[in-house]
Amino acid sequence: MIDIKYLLEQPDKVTENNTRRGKDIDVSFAVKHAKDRAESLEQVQELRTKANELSKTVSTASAEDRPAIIEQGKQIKNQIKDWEEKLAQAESLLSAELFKYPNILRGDVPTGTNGLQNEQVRVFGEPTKFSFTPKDHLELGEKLGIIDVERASKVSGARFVYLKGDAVLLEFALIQYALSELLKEKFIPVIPPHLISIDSMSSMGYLQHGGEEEIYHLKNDPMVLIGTSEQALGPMHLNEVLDEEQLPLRYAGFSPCYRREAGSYGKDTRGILRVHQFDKIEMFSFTTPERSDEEHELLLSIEERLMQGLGLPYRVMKLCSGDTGTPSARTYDIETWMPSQNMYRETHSTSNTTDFQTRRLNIRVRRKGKNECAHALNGTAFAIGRTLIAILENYQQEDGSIVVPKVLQQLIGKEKIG
RNA sequence: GGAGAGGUAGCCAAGCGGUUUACGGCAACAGUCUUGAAAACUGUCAGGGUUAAUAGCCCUCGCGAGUUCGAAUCUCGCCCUCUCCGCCA
Repeated sequence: MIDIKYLLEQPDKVTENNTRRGKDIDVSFAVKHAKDRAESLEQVQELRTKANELSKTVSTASAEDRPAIIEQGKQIKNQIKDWEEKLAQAESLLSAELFKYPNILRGDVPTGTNGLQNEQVRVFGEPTKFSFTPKDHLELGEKLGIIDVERASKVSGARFVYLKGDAVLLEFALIQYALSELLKEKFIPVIPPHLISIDSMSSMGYLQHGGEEEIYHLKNDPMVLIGTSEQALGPMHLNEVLDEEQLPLRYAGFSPCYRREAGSYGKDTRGILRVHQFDKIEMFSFTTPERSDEEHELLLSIEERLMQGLGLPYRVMKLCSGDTGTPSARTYDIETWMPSQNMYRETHSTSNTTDFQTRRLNIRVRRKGKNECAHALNGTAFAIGRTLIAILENYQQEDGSIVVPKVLQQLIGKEKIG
């Protein structure tokens, strides 16, 4: 949620921001509701002052005066009730209106309407060249007996997978590799709950903006399955005031990610690029407002370091205004070369959500004058499934075997799979 | 799942319809004293809102409704924690 004060002070800036994101929102509604709210609030407060003063006189008043005072108190009470109703109404209208507002973009985010206008920041390596016709990850994985989607569809349905044998060893090696790098940067490893309350999910803003469809709900409990560990890491510090000295506070969350993938029928149906469940190591940071951009660059640099360590070719994209997600003020994606598709595909994403999530979560930084909202950032360390695809396809040999990236060789105890 | 106890500020803890602006203690911070430290003493010591304001005023005693002129205190609902029983890795 954006700052109401900012909206009232700079309505034009907010409109401009919405327009850049392709959202046509008339700010005058929110401004009006905000003003109504302020007026009702003032009335309620004044009446309460009166009521408080009056009720103090009751106990010392004489027996004759008392009934009149009590009668007067009753009247004020009714007036308060009326104004409180108006206040509640203005507040609910205002917050419903503000839910539509995306985060305020950082100044350096390029303007654009869709992914085609994303800005290429840099490229690492070159698309892998083969002296033979490369196979895709599914064909490779099935032949090696490490990816089984056929049986998974029998057991669970489409978009599920059994990872077996060396694929599992690869996953654990990737986790180990990522954690060892993240520990150097003072990340605290966390295994969060995979089920969180609907309230928590809502507080992270994932149930708004049509996000509801993407999430698995439970039938008998008011809980949902997380789509990323970020959803469980954010609410960890709900309603807390963080000391400035403990910032940046960095978590490395490891969890499965459950996604319904509604609306993506017929898209990326082959293999394990888009599945309902995959494991991921996610970076999540809380910082002071003035340090969040620096932190964002750090998260990106860690992602790149991890990929460079694996020797996979990738490019870094800065998403344009129209492609940046609602809670984000700036997002970088890392797209990794996928030989079977002859193109770069998203494997990592890192966002500075500034105070958009922390405002609703009420997570603040203790400051001398006034405490203010902390900033929150997230970034992918490894989405295991897609990283496996990239390794299998880029490191495949003509005979269908896979050379293991150097940094993982010792961790899985072999130089070659198959 | 069954039975009981309890949630008050960073922590402990009193209050159980109206001088409570939430007693008191610990911790923390600042100061006095001291060569320095400890001790002692003095002061500061929850958030949020409103505001030019660190002035006033309003709200918050787990959360939400209600009763009352007035609720931490009474009523109802919900959440959470602890103990015992059952089940269980």
